[in-house]
Formats: sequence, C-alpha cells, structure tokens
Amino acid sequence: MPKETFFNLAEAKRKLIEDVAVDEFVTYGYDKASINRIVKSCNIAKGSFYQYFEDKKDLLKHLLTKMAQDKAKYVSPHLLKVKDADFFTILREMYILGLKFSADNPRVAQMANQVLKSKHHPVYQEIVNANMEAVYTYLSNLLKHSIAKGELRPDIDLRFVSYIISAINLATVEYYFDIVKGKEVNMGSFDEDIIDIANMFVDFIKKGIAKPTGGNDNDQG
Amino acid sequence: MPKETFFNLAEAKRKLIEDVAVDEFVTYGYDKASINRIVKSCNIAKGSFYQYFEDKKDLLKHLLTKMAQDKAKYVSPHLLKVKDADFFTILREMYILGLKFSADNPRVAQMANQVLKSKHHPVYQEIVNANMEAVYTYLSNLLKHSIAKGELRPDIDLRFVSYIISAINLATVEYYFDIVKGKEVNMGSFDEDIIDIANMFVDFIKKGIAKPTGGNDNDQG
DNA sequence: ATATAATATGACTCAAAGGTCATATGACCC
DNA sequence: GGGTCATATGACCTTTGAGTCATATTATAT
Repeated sequence: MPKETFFNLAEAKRKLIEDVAVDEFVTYGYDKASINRIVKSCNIAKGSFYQYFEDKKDLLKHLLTKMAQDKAKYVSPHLLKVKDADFFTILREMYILGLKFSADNPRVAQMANQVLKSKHHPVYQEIVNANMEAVYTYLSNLLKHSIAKGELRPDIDLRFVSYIISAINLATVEYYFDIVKGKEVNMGSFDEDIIDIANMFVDFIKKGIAKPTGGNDNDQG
Repeated sequence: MPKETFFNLAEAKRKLIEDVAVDEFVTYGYDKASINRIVKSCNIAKGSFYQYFEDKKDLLKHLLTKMAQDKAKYVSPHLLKVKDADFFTILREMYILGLKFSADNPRVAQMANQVLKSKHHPVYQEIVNANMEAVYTYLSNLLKHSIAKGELRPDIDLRFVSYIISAINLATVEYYFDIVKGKEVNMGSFDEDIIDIANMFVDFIKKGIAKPTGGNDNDQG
C-alpha cells in the first residue's frame, strides 16, 4: 500500500506518477524498470518517491490494484445485464468488455498481461494467485449452472475448462494487440474489431473447428 | 553463438555449465539470472565464462537453440509416422510429443516457456519471432489441407486458428506442470497423464464445449 | 627442452541500481 | 514572529551486476 502522503498529493501529480510508472513497467518490464528513471521523468526527487511508496513492488501493486478496481467498476454493471443469458452470451460479453477496457487503457492492460503471464514475477503470487482462485470459482459455478440448463456438454472437466477459458481470455487481449492493432492502423471502428474478435473466440470455444458430422448447428451468437 | 573454446571443452564440463545455467534461468528469470552465481556454481572463473560466451544473451540463445534441436530430433520421426492421418490425430500426436519432451526435460521446457510468454524478453525477437513465422506457415498449410479433405469447418480464419492452436500448445505444457505435476506426486504413469491431457485439449479444439444440437458426434480420438 | 598456442584465472573497472537521511522548504495556526 | 507539521530534496551509501585484462597455467609440437 502506498503511504498516506501519496494520496494527499494533488490529483495531477498523482496521476503523472502513475502514468509514468505504467509506461516504465510496460517499456522495460518489472526487473529492468528503474525508480531513478521514473523520478527523473516526473521531475520529483528520489527521496520523494520513497515518501509515497515502500518500494518498487509497492508501486506496481498499487497500479494493478487500481486497474482491477477501474475494470471492475466498468465491467460489473454491463455484466449484470446479461447475467441470466445463456453461457456463450455471457462469455461473449465478458470478452467484449475485457477487450474494450484494454482498448481504452492499452498500457495498463499490457502491463497487467505481463504480470499475468510470468509466474516468476515478484508480485505474481500475491496478486495473481490470490485472484485466480476467485476467477476459477466463478467460472466453475457458471459452468455447472450452464450444464444444468443443458447448454454445455455434461462431460467436460470443470477445472480444465476454467483453466482454458482463462488462458484464452488472456489470448484474446494478446491477439487484439498483436494482430489487429499491430497491422493496419485505421481499419473499421474499434468496436467492430472487438466484436469480431470476441465472436471468433466464443465461436471457437463453443463449436471447436471440426466440421459438424451430420448435425445442424444453429448459431445464436 | 558460443565461442569455439566452449565446444572444445570436455563433455562433462560443458554439460555442467549448461545444466547450471538452465537452473539459474529457471529459478531467477533472465534479468535476475547472475553470471557470478553461475560461475560460482560451476567452480569456474568469471573470465573463463567470457572465453566461452559473448554474454548472458549468448548463453541463453545457445541453450534454447540446443533445446530446439533436441526436440526436433525427438519429435520429427514420430510426427512423420502420422503425417497422412487426419488433422486431429496429427494435432494430438503433436501435443503428446510436446508434453513427453517437456516431461523428460522439465527445466529446459519451463525455461523455454518463460521466453515464449514474455515479449519483453531480450531474446524474444531473435528467437521466438524468427521461428513463429515457420510455425504459423506450417499450421496454416495443415489447416488448408485438412479443410480441403473436409475434416474442418471451411469458414475458420486460418490466421486466428493458427494463433490459438499455438497459444493452446503453450497452455497444455503449463497445465501439465501446474495441475498434474503440481498436485499429486505419483498418480498413474506419466504417459497416461499426458495422453489424458492431450485428449482433453484436442477434444476441446475439435468440438468445443457446447452441447451438440441434435447431430450425433462420432468420436474418433 | 623449448617454443607456441590454447585455456584458465580472479582482481579490477565502471555503471547503475535500490534505498537512506539530514536538511530545506513551505503551509498553517497561534 | 515563532512554532509545528507535512512534504520535498539530492547527495550519499551499499550492493551487485556485467564485462575486462594482465598474468598464470597447461597442452602440443618440434
């Protein structure tokens, strides 16, 4: 937790530090991120930084916590609206919201993705593992519920599918930044791209890629 | 490339250095991996290390290149045997072989996975990006071929599916180390576990998780 | 035995990091 | 003005890292 001093700072200054820090982490990764560079960029003294934060880890943890809060605040109300829909509609909404948030906060999102992907990261245990449990529980319950409603194959392994849906969740964001944002700069509107990607992923999770063997598939996506 | 001196070394000494280095990278990650610690562990002088390698990056690149060669040597002949089988049989064989190799070389495999997952890694560009192109090309051709044979839905996006199959390939290894190796120490034989995992992943990619809507599904896995 | 080439060595340099601390500044109240 | 508190400062300390180099050792050849 940052020290009280940090929260007493003028909003502009606080935001400057946060923005610069995110940039630093995104550009150099955690280990190579330098407090010296950050304070220079912010035009604050080294000592001041340590009035605000315990250390580098404290800084990163603050940024991630803040992001989690912002994301939750953005996602929750939208997700509530579809909470009674079928599984794939909910999943699709989750992907769309996640992608939209990433598009609106690209650097923070990429920073978080880095942490999410490297188990060696000094904050992985404290931040990721702690939340992962909640995610798996949420997904498992959702899956169970949807199986009961007859929307999913009853023979799936809950733990496995939870795992893979989380992994694919990460991959969607990656795919968005790598392929869509990476190549052409101005294609369609962002929202269209995002919806296309979400549809592709959900469609994949839903039906796989094998040619249907006789049965008709009614697409409700 | 390591210097000639390194390859002139006695096999045992060379292997010791490689093993210690892999351990170091796996334990601390690239940035925090220390040449000082490595040479101490090997009981060689700092200067000797720099007779063998240009620098830390050179060392890691050597280890990854060697792994790639070992893996290729192990995988290729097995993969040849199923080259005319249907898509999912080939994919399944790919997963099984990859998992077996990882099980036999766990530390090297985990080291490689780390690199694969972090785009900030100093060797990502040179190593991963270079090979990625080949992987995508291979998968795209395989997909095209299989679509022509009527095994896959013709409406899939080749780029997207190549991407996701690569991502899932990574996830299988993760899943293996996290869940299977992580929990119980001695369950069934390794091979059984591996085959189970490969089946789950291929089944997922093949059929997705939605309950089939009327059509019967003939499982040939 | 001597000369030449290959290899081994670890003290050393230089740079950069994280983190501390005594001091300075400024805001606010009496 | 005088006193108190929160905040700001940057020189400084310690540690650690990567990488160098003059020198010592060993092996090979003649």
